[in-house]
Amino acid sequence: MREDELTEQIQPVRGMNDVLPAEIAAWHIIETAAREVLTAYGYQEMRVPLVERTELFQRAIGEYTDVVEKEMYTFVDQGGESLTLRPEGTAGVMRALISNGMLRGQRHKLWCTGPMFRHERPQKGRYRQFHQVSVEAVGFPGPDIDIELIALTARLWKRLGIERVRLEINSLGTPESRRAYREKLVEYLRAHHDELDADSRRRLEGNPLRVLDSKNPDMRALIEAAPVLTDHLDGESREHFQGLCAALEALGIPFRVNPRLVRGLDYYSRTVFEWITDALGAQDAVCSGGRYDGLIGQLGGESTPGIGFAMGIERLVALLTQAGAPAAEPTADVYIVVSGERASAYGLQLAERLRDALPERRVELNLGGGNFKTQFRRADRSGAAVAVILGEDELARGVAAVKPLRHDAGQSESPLPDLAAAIQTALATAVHT
RNA sequence: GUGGACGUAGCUCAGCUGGUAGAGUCCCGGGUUGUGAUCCCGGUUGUCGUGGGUUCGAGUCCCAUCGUCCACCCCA
Repeated sequence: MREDELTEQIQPVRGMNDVLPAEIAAWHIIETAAREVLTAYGYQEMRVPLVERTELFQRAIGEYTDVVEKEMYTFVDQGGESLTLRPEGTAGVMRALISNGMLRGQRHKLWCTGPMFRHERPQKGRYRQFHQVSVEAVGFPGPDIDIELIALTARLWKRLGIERVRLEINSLGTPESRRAYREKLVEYLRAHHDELDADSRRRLEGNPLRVLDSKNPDMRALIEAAPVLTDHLDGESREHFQGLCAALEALGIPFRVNPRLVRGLDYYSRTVFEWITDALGAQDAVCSGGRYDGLIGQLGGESTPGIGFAMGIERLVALLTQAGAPAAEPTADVYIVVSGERASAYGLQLAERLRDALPERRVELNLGGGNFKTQFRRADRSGAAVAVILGEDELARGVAAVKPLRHDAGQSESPLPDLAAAIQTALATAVHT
């Protein structure tokens, strides 16, 4: 290392962000709303490790997906094992259900939140460390559970006041019917190989279904004439999907069937859905998921149907902030201004006594000295509605002054034993004005 | 991994065809020797991202490098 590198300012890791106090209000709103809505639907929170064996993700997500091929934070630990920082939540939760013997014909409605890691180039709404709320339901063959999950998300948006999202759904069918469709599609695309752009030719080899996703306008006619997945569903999947569509209509949840909606992870089957927005630039998926009936069996557990989705907290925060930034929460209800050595020392006791008497109020004591002007400025910045003033003069007389900061009512004095009650009164009137 | 734009005070930014670094905000002090937010006055803050080159002289031009943002790819 060069010497001047030592003095260079330390930098965060690319794509890993700090959430500052000024931004935390939006996170709290989202986390609280999600927890309450999920609880209201009977979902239980669980927590799983951030790190799992690399093999788990390879098997769950699929060897030939972008996530596994080039986006995982993988390292070898001191025991020589290959471990990976989780790039998504479902695999770890499914592993936990298997490890803890929770399957045996049982049903679970679960959710989990925390950071995920993917080594991609950061851009708007996409970070290397990002946060998801991930929701899973296992043991339910559906489609009623599919509908419940979508209704739950719709309720959450309503609760958060998020309006710029719309729902797209599709069915991928069973792995068998998808394989059959895939062959037809490849056949069609090969027949038109000359008309494909470079991107699509590459996708044709890796994941042909993604050719349908091309944004190139020159490809549109070709894509529209291609065989449609929905027309090739097996009977049961078709019925499942029709049940889903009918129920969404009955619930009044608007949706669009997007036959080209193909999820990036291999484990999906039948229902897939995505809430997308036009408000966040290129990263438009706010919440997405689908059914993964084969996954648990594939991981070595007792074959159990499953469905789940993940929502990106950073993207929801961005939507919420765009709709009108939630203000930073004030830090205090009461700010105690002290002057003089004796009053400053006594202030510590007074603050503790007030915290005993008013446990639901935030009581902030001026620390680090400062003249009255400075202290009142701090009181104002703290957001406190009331200042308590304790100077040598008040202390000598056994009183403290109570001054409302948010309206023009004059300040009054209160004997120290009655101070808590006087503060409550002042705070109560502050609310009314 | 590929492409484009941008890095000047803690923060937001100005700085013309190269000629000695600016504003607002924040913070501190004063006006108000014990009363905030408003107003007035004063003050501090810079390796101009980093390294090299051209030049009498570079924040400005050139090259490299690091970083950020946006987009592609992919996805939450």
